[in-house]
Amino acid sequence: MTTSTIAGRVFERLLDDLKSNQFGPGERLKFEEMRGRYDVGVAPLREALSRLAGLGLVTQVGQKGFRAPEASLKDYEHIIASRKFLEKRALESAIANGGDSWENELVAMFHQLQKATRIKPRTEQEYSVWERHHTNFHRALVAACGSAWLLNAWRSAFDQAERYRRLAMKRGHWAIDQKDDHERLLRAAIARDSKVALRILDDHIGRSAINLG
Amino acid sequence: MTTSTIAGRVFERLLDDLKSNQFGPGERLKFEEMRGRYDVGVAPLREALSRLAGLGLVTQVGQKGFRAPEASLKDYEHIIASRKFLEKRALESAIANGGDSWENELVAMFHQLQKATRIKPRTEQEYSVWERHHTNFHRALVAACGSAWLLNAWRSAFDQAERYRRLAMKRGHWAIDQKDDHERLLRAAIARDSKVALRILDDHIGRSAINLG
DNA sequence: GATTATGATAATTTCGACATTTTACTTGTC
DNA sequence: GACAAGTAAAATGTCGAAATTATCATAATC
Repeated sequence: MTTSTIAGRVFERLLDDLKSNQFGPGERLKFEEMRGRYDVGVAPLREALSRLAGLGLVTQVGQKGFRAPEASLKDYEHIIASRKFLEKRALESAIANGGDSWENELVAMFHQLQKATRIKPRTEQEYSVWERHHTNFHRALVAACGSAWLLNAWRSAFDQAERYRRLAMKRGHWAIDQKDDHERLLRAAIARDSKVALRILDDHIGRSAINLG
Repeated sequence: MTTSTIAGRVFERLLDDLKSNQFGPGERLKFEEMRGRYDVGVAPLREALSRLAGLGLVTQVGQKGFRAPEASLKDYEHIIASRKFLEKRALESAIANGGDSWENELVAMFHQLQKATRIKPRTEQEYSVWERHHTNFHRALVAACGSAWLLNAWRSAFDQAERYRRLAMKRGHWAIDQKDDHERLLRAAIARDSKVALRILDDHIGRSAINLG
């Protein structure tokens, strides 16, 4: 889904690069470098960075430019807790409200995730592909929650968590689909077993927090 | 607290104008109009709007510019529910973690809010002042929750809710400090009575939802 | 009469250059 | 030697115009 504006495209690329930690925590994002890297002018760059600043994925200080956000264990714990909190609530609603199309999308996304999981990703790019499927599956889970605002907030927490997860991965921690969590989540969701689904999700998200410790 | 960049200043002004519904739901935000209104060039305008888009306070469609977000009763209910959900969680943490400086800030903000509440605001501008104090009090309540991410998410929900609240106000609904909610919240918070505080907050937020019905 | 081309107008988006501020370095002083 | 002041270089932020794209009224076709 390529956007029609340059600013939109560079936004997407920046989002990817931030989530995959192409820029270290706190690193300054200089315009001349970025201009070369993405081959765009300053105007769309600043727009993309401003939008990311609104999302909390870069920080901006007046007259001092943009930076990749700092990273700390405390911050990570808070983000994990928030994601857990939001995703559980959204999942509960989705299980209550979801219809046939929700189920269909869910099994489709699970299928793609499973295909991607079979081959252990080796390069950063391969891992990006896996993360996309992983995100798609979790989004499909909560998509039917009915609240656009909740979905946005969840997505924000999920993106920030992904950044930390991949920081951990760079240090050798692998956390790909432990204990068949995703398959169990799928089954419980389709069976409309809210209690079981929430418990699995809680463990699933909680476990990812340990990997950075 | 005036920001050093033009983009930052126009961001703040736009935020105020959006919250006070200077632009109707779905209204297109044309650049020539905005340029005149705020007396700035397009570059800082676009940056401010992009940042607001990241926050979800304006919508952007490629090549079709920016718009004030649509408004619907359903959306409002979801935002109210989210705000309740987030603010209760944050308040619970704040009551558990807050120290002396939290209490001090809280009583100070309550004092200012009370002063502002004594005079029933008449103009839109006077109401903006009241809203600022109101926001400050609620922020002081949750400030000590310990999680920067949670605070951001809460602030986002609160701002969106304010927009709807003031939309209701324009239609003649007054919802200023009913039943001494704020004083009772203050007392319960200082007394570290989490259970009572959460119940008051739940009612307090819930009541504002009715005003648009 | 309804629907589809067509062109003029208006709007958004982008670029390149300029102004302003920060940063880093050098020099001078205690 | 440490610290402060001043200066050059680099980076951010801003403007005005150009390029691209959408919008809307008008004319043409089925």
